[in-house]
Amino acid sequence: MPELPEVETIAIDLQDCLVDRIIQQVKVFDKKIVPQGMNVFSKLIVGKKIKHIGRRAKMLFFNFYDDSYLVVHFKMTGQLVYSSGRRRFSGGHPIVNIGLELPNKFTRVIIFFKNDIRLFFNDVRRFGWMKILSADQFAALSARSGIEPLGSEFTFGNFLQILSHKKNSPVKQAIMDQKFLVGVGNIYADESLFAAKIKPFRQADQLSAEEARKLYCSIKRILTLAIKHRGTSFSDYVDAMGKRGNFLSLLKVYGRAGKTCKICGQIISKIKFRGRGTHWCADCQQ
DNA sequence: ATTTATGTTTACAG
DNA sequence: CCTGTAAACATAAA
Repeated sequence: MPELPEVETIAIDLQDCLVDRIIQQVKVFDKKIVPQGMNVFSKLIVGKKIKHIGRRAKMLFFNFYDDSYLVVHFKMTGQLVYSSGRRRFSGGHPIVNIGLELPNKFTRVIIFFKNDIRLFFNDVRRFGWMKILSADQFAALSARSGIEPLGSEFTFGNFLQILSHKKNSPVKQAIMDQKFLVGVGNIYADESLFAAKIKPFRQADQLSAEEARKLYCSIKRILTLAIKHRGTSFSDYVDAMGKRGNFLSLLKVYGRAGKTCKICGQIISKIKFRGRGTHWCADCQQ
């Protein structure tokens, strides 16, 4: 679930709380999450002062004043919980029943700040990771990633180029390929294709110009709307400020197999396609 | 080069 | 008990 809108949301929230704060201490409970090793990681992170928190692709990054970076990838089940006294909020994967008990069995890393402010990285399946990168390493990582769909680089011309690069793939695979376009995962791929009224299985280079244009606009519109609603992962969580993101209720096809299409009443279809659940309306999508 | 399946890992539903 | 499924991505093989 942590796709672009979810990572963007937690980046915005953390930026408000943690900018100009200094990391006092770090505890790593699971070495797998920190591939650089606990000692190196700890040495590189402790004492760093946060200049800016942002997102690149589906990765969250903390840019420190010395220009190094903490980069966090949530993968499938990663979650960050900010905790300051009684105030808590989370981002990334929603883990129900964790409630107020922290740390818990899924807590892999804790980052400590002054005034009892802590950041818990929880991850059920342990695919996520945290790394400290130099400015150069971060730039290289960014260069290896595709175009940001909400950035100025994402022009219609560039989108057509992506479709032609991926010409023998189904269009769903084309828009999910992180080497070309970042941030779109399984949920927002299905939702964008529904919004554009295009079947996920269509060959990428077989879309008409009009269809490509519709898909291009739909991707941007859906992601922007999801950010506005603070992503899909937050339905179970209300933070201390009462903010409660809930894009879940706006999903039109994802997770709605067997239910009726909100547009035409047809039953929403679902099959496993290229290893992942794919949802669509057989009437609305051509 | 692109495209596809597989491995990573754990919890949960049925 | 078992089987299938889940939000991501690197990697290998075709």
